[in-house]
Amino acid sequence: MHWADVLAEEIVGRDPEPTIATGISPTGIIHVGSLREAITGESVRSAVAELGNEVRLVYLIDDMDPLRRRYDFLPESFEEHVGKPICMIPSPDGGPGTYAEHFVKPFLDAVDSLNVKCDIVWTHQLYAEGKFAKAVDASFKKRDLAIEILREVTGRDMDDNFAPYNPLCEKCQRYAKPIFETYSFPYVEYECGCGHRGRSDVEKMEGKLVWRLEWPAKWKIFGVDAEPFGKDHAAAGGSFDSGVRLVREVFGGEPPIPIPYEFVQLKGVGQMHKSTGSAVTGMDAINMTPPEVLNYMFLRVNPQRAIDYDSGLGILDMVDEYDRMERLFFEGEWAEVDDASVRAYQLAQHNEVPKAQPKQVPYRHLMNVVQMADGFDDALRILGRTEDLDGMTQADISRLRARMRCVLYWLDGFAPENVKFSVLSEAPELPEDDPARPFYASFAAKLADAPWDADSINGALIEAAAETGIGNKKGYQAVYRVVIGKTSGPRLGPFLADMERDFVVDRLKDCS
RNA sequence: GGGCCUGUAGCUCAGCUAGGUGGAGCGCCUGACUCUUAAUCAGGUGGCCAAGGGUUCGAAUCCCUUCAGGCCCGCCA
Repeated sequence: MHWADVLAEEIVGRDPEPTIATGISPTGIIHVGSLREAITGESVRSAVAELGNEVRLVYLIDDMDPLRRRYDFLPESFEEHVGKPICMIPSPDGGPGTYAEHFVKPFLDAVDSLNVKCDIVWTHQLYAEGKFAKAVDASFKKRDLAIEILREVTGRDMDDNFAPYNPLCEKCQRYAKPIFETYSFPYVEYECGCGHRGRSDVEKMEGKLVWRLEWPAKWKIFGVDAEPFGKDHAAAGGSFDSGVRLVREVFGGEPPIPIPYEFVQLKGVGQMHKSTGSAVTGMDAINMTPPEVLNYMFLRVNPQRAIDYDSGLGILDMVDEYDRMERLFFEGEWAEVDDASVRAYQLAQHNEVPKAQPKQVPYRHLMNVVQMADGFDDALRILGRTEDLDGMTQADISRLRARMRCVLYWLDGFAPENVKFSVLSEAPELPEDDPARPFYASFAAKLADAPWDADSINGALIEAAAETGIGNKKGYQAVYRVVIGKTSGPRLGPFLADMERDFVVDRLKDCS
């Protein structure tokens, strides 16, 4: 059984109408680990839904988190914003949105393109609506207990002045220290490092629980039954451990079923990306991996297994594997060893598998066609020469379009050189006495009236190579040389068949 | 120092919960297709299941130890 189904049963056993939560802290540039979290949550959601249960996936955006420091990618002017909540800082690109909106945007786009079905909740709104008020109240009233729990769980020396809640200074917009004696629900006075003294209302967006308490407070607020999180939180004495006790003893709730997941390692197997100059980023992974395949990649292995994202040729294998599972699924028969992977295929579309098998174009073929074509329509035209494209649905076309975009992005920044080529717009200049000239002439003549298919083209080449004594190997190389300027390339017969006959014949004649 | 996870074919991974002659894909090799490297098909090669010990009639699977790798243990989310 697939792990998502195992979890789904466990979750439903606990609550027939469960809530699954997950979240992100958009303080910086998105990474694929965050995506794994979203996809893991979504897969469990859809597995629960398939059992026939009502289920909700809540996606929390922690935009009340303060900007911890000025990261390297931020302008120096952002020094002044350090310490402020990221929902109150302007976007670094000068746009209209906030800092948090700026960094979460690509992520929400990705979540959207991956078709994750979740309720997006901005943490600052929860504060603004007073949703945290009870938890803040409990934190103040049971502060000693909270400190004791943190002391026991983390083994740290806890300051008796530990503040579970930090008011937001109305003057400088940074988090300040509360003055405990002044607390009287819903108000607490504070003294800020900037010298300002004021009063904040815990029912408004005027302060924030610290992470270790905010997390369990959310479990209580939403009645969270299960939550995926990175294994950093899962360490002994980590925030999950302390959260378990805090939610029970301070907030009077129950912790969720934990779904710890391993991190994703990005290995730039191919060349480094031009624009970033460094290894693969999360956005790169999203841009070069078809969304359904990215889903599949996370779902095919257990969450606790680390994933090495292979941005080289491995990505082609991953797409091929996905397509193979798709075929198996529609054939309705597969080996036991593929059980989990076929199920992962279904979950990768959130259990909304198309009724009929989508049109598949082999990804490696697509890779070649994209390099020959000038845009999507042209690529379709080329594909149409060798593939039967009749009966393509709207969904088929948009999938093809998305995949081509991914291939292009991959070719542009990550593909190994030996799979890249471009068709030369003009014939290269060859020496007068180039030994291949007679071969080009012979091959051109044969192609002029041969049937235009891969086999015939190839046959013509063999004949021409034999007649002119150049030999097969050199014959092939000679053709690659004048078409793409390399000595190797895609399988030649099918490759030339994808092109216009006149173009090929003219090119060969030009070189003869 | 403490914790969690991982270690099965060259590579990516199933199989372990409920022990019963080790699997898949890719790669590789061979063959077919008048033919090739990168879209086809068929067949084949391939592993002391990290190491050692224990339990058992029987262990990849359960227990213990060791080794290797990854990650985490900051009022940081």
